Amino acid sequence: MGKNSERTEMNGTLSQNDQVRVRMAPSPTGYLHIGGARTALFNWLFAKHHNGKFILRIDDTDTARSTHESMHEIYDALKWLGINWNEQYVQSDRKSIYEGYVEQLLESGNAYHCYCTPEELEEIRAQARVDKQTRSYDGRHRHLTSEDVDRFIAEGRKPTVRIKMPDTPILVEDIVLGSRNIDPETLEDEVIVRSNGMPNYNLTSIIDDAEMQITHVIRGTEHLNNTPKQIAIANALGLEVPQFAHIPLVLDSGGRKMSKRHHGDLVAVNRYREQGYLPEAMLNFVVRLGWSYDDKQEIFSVDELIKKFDLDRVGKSGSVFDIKKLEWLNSHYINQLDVAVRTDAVIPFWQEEGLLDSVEDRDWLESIVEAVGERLTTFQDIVPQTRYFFTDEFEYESKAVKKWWGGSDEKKQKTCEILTNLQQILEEIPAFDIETIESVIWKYTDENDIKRVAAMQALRIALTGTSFGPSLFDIVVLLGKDEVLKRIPKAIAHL
RNA sequence: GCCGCUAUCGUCUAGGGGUCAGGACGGAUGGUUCUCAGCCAUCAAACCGGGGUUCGAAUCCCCGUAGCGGUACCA
Repeated sequence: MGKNSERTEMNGTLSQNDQVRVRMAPSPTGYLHIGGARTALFNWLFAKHHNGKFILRIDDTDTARSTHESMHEIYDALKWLGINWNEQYVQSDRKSIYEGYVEQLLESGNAYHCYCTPEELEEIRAQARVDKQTRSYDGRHRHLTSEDVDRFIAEGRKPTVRIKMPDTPILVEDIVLGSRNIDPETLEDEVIVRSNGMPNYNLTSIIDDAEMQITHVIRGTEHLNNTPKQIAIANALGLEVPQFAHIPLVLDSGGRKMSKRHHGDLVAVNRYREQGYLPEAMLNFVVRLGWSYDDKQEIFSVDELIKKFDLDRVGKSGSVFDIKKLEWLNSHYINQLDVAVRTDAVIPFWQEEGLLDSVEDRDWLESIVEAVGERLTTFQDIVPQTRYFFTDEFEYESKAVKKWWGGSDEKKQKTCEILTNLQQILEEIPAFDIETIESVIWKYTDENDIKRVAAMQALRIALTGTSFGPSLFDIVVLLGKDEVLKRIPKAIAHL
């Protein structure tokens, strides 16, 4: 009802026995980025929701920029996210298929060879701009005489193939954006085959969509302008046109499209994996960029998403990538994990940092993770949070020192006294467990009229170098008596 | 320049002729506490502008404005 009636109607044209087939068609020119992950997710969820198929198609017609390596990076990233595919194609394997269609287009007169050089084209573009024209290429090689052709060939020019754009309006129906007629005057004869013989995106994409019986093309709005061109090609070929759904862009905090080019690592899905983000968090975060369910739910499991996701609740405007929200979701999902799983996840980060080489003392490690509790935003956070458990080679944070150890000589004196007393108390303690330590320390502070926080923070800095972290009693026990009795004098000496 | 798309708190969004315009992230304040985080409570914060239509407009219609996307022998 209301706002989305148009869409649901169009969605309703899908008949019961038509199986949904969607695809994600990345070009392997780098890692999978956030926008790509969202496109993949929307497609995948749509397929799952409608019990259809999700197809991965590698659009590598740009041979100069495509790499095998990045193809595998994309596979890895999708697998990590848990987005699996039913079928897989690589366009470079399908060149002969496209050639057949090009032949057909040429024969039917819907396409023609264009011998313009890049320099000429450049000129045409510049001129069109000063003339305030919509189109730049004017179809000048639509009707070449054989003498013209011979001359160009003699000059050594290699032709491209261009599609003849129709002179009637093209109806573009979009499930998200609605329908509109595109004025043919705004369309120009696109290059569909390069002069090196490689077919172009607009050609291969729509051919494969038809060949693979794609029912819905769900992709970013940066492709909106390509849609009428692709429809024109499909029409010329008599191919069936899929339904389109253009989803809004993922933007940076300045409101610009997120891209590898401008944002580098920040948009790489793999980077988030490396930093200790959970795929569940990533999925949950990314799905809410442009899609919402109602006014109350923020946390969605994958199963819920499959159940609830549909195109009718996809918005039309771009969404800003807000890392704070991702962090919130990530800590939420980390906290759902039990200690053993969290420990497994965190061990590689300790190892990578050189803090840990063997995991013999598994119980101790789990106790550390337990003590850290809900303080992890990412698994990587384990390192700054727990470094001091593994080494006494840490700095005493200057800010903490200033605040809790003493900006003045007098305060230093006091801190020194407290630490000396604590050292003695802990040395003589009957049992080294949380309860005993707590009671002994509280007894000391209360009887000597020392603020608990002052004594605790002094000790905390002595043992960890920082003023924040897990319960100090946990830390003391986990460090062990020997280590604690070694670190206090060291701190006193530093004072 | 040209073509196109979009417009609700800082951000993600709900709502879509009558609502105190709701929620979440982030922010602020207070409480709990040995610190931090967490948790609890409280608070600030939005309908791009101008005209219509209407008893009534964030919502419908015009007109602006702004932002973004595309403008390749990239995808």
